[in-house]
Amino acid sequence: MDYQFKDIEQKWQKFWADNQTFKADDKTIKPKYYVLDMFPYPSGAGLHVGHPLGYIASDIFARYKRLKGFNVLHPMGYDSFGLPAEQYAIQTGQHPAITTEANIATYRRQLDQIGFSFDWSREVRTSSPDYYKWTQWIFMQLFNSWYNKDADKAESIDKLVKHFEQNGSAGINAVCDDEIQSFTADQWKAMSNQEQQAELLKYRLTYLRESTVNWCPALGTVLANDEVKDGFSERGGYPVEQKKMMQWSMRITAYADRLLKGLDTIDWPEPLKEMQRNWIGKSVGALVKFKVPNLRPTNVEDIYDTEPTPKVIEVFTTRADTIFGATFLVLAPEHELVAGLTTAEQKADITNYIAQAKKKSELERMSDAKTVSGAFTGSYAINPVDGAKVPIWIADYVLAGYGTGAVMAVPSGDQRDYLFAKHYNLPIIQIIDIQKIETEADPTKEGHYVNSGFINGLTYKEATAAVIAKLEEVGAGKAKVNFRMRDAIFGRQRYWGEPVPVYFKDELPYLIAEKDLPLVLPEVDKYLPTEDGEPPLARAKDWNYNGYEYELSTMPGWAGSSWYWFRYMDAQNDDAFASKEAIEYWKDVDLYIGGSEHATGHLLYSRFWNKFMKDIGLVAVEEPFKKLINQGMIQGRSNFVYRVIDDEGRGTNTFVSFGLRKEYKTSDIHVDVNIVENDILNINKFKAWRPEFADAEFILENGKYVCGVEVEKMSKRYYNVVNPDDIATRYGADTLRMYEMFLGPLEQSKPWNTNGIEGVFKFLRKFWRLFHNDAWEFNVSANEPSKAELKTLHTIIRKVEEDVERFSFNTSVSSFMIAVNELTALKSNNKAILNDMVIILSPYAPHICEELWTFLGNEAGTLSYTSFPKFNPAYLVEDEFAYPISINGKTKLNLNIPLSLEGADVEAFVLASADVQKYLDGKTPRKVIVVKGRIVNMVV
RNA sequence: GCUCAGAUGGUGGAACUGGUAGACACGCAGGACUUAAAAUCCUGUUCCCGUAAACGGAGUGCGGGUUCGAUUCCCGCUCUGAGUACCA
Repeated sequence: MDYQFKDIEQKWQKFWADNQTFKADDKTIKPKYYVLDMFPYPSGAGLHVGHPLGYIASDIFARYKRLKGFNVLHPMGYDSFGLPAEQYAIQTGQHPAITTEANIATYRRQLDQIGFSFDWSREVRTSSPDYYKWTQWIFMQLFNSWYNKDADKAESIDKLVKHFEQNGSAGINAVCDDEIQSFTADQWKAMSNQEQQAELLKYRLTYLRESTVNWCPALGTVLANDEVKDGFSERGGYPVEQKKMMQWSMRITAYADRLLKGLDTIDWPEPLKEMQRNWIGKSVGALVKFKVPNLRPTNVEDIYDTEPTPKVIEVFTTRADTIFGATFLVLAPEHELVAGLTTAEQKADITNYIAQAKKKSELERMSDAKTVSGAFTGSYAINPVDGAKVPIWIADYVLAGYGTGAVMAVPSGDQRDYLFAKHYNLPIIQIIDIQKIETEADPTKEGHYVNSGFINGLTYKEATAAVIAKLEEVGAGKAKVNFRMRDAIFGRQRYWGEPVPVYFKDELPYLIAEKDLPLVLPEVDKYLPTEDGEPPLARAKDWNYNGYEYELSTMPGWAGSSWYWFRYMDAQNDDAFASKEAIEYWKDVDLYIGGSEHATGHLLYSRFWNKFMKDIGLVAVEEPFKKLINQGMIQGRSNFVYRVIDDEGRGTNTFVSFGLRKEYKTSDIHVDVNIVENDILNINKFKAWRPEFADAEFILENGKYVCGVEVEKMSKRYYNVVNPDDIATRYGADTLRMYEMFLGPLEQSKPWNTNGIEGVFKFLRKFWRLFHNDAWEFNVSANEPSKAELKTLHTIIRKVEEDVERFSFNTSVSSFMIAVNELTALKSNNKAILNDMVIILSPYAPHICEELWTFLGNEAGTLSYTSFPKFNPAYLVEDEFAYPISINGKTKLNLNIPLSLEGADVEAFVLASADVQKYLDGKTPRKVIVVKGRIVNMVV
């Protein structure tokens, strides 16, 4: 029979499901290998052709590893809490669980049809109470922990309480809030329970505090920094504003240094690591205290007089060595000391400026970056190293959220300070001998210091050390490491997320009892905030904890995805998020494939939770994902038709082919890519596409209508969405799998283009034909394989091994084509050869291979766990090589030379050749380079 | 602006440590089979010169360099894509 992919694929998909072929074993002597895909959010649109790219690659790898004798864990699940289902619920009143369930069913159908070897018995859904019970449980562990800087790890909060009881707050070195109290053991014991709890909250790894958040009014919720792009929400593109709110946060900053260091231990793409490094934003520098003498006139009636004059302004700098060039200080307009620093004369200026800065949105402020603006407070500070009096300004180029919200401005070395100094006529002092500061700041670290007191003549390294030593000596500063990363906001004022397992008593949060988990999402009448602006959960009737009010916000999208790889290890466990044995056996993810868009969100939070869970002894290793590959984005490839515009500028019903469009006035119209093949428009389908095109006329070239092409995002509105279902129906899953790999390197982004898919389909048919005679009857021979057949086989064995190990799946597909072309040319139908070919190809095209595997007399279902053929280099040994002979680096001819000959003999052989002499034209080569088995080059 | 990745035929791409550039596939052209079409098969296909072959010349974004030899290494530049952006 000819290759009937439809029957074959349905048959084997059913077989795998019925027999649980890919169920991973938890008890085995085989080495483990964990292959993970980033699980999808099940959206209403279903999978498009870009989604499976990574899944296919990981599936090939998983199947390959099984053949190599590994016990492979290759699971799939759904990140099923999320905004779209909730937005849909708000519009339609339909419970998001119902929408989500339906979407998951679609995803499952689509995934099944591609023939993935997932172990579905381990499926997880983050929105299922069985799952989020453990997300809540992990939240509780974070709540019950604090970060001990001395031990450099998280520890139980009980241990901290014990310390407070015995020693008070002395000797505690914690990552905590700024405004912690100092107390003795007796003072601690004298505190009320409420006071103690309030104090402990400042240490917990998940904690409640008033913070400035990204508030998105349109979505009615708070967003994390990585969910905001250019002042708009990443999902939906709604404006985002800054707002102060009481919020749950995660003390991820405690792990900043470990998150940074850990990057050196994992095999991830360099750009991804770089993004995380930038996001963490470590900078090594110094805190410097500038004293402010009380210079303010006391006899002026001024509201600012009610503010005490601040004694000290603290700044953060990475260039302590430039302190002698600091000619003014700049504070963020929001800085808390501004009011106290402002003199009566400057009050109007300052109030004006602050009002102006407040009005500016985040976006305006960014686009305004080039404009210099600021205001003088009227006060002065004293430079701690030389006693110089420097003016204190405010300006919005200094951010309240970074460092101390204040900088010492060194205009000679910093371009922003330079522009500011020029604009307001402030002094600019050269501090390094080779510094060039006529037209712009020069941030050089080369040269020797001048105009710099006790560091004159020193180099950068010496000067930095000397300045910090001096600052420490006079108590005016110290070395300090600063991070750009902020603690992560961990709450959303939304319905469709994990409830936070917390209730409130006397305005303080307490965990619910562990036995009461999961805290199930209650029913509500509407999915909107209440009239007085409380989150949707406030609508739940009789929803309380023994009469106490629950936390009303839910967890953010990244909560459930920050630990899900552990759940796959032991997905059905009711007693733990995963058993000790399962965690000990599976440990971590060996290969993780997914998009780079999760660089500073999911991937960072996952590493954070993993480290925390390691600290408190829940998991075995420090990093969750040993090796990570980013698959490229599949972009859309849009097609266009060109409508002719008449003299009055109106669109006609005539369409001109791409090549002739310049001869007319035209407007281009997106046309559905599914009615275009190889850029040729199917005219009948076009007429049927939309009623207004039913009578369309065409100006053709060579009898065809050629469409224009452009690469854009894959999106419904460009009519360029290609659905895997259509491809699978038309060509089958095996062709889809191989074609997605054939498209190019996995990591590279590329437009989806079905132009080459026929070639892959033809290849599978050719492969099928190797096993059949001209009448399509199964026909293989049991003869001894020939030397040529063995050479083809072993070439492909080696090639596939090398390619899979380096994730170069596109080149293997080409190599399979070459192998099949060679075997076809050899008229080979050798059973032994074909049996091995089936195994090698099976990770890529599993259905066709399963079918042929049984044809060859093997037991159904054994293919997935058989052994990958062993490569034998003996079959590739040649006794001759066609040396390229080149003259001055240009190849002139090929010459067959025995490989037994060594350098000098090869040279003699070449020079003896009449063909070579013809090229030499009687001349004697000056030099002959022979690289054995590679090339001969003659210099004439 | 900064950081990173990339640029190879008409198209997707290959060339793994400096050693025959363009594998494999698409497309295109020609041919076979067919009443015809589809399917299938065969041949050709980097560009220039040429009816064709032989021969010759150019050629991996651009300009230089190292080398017997460079898509590969070094220096400078252009363009494209991604990330990030007053981070002191």
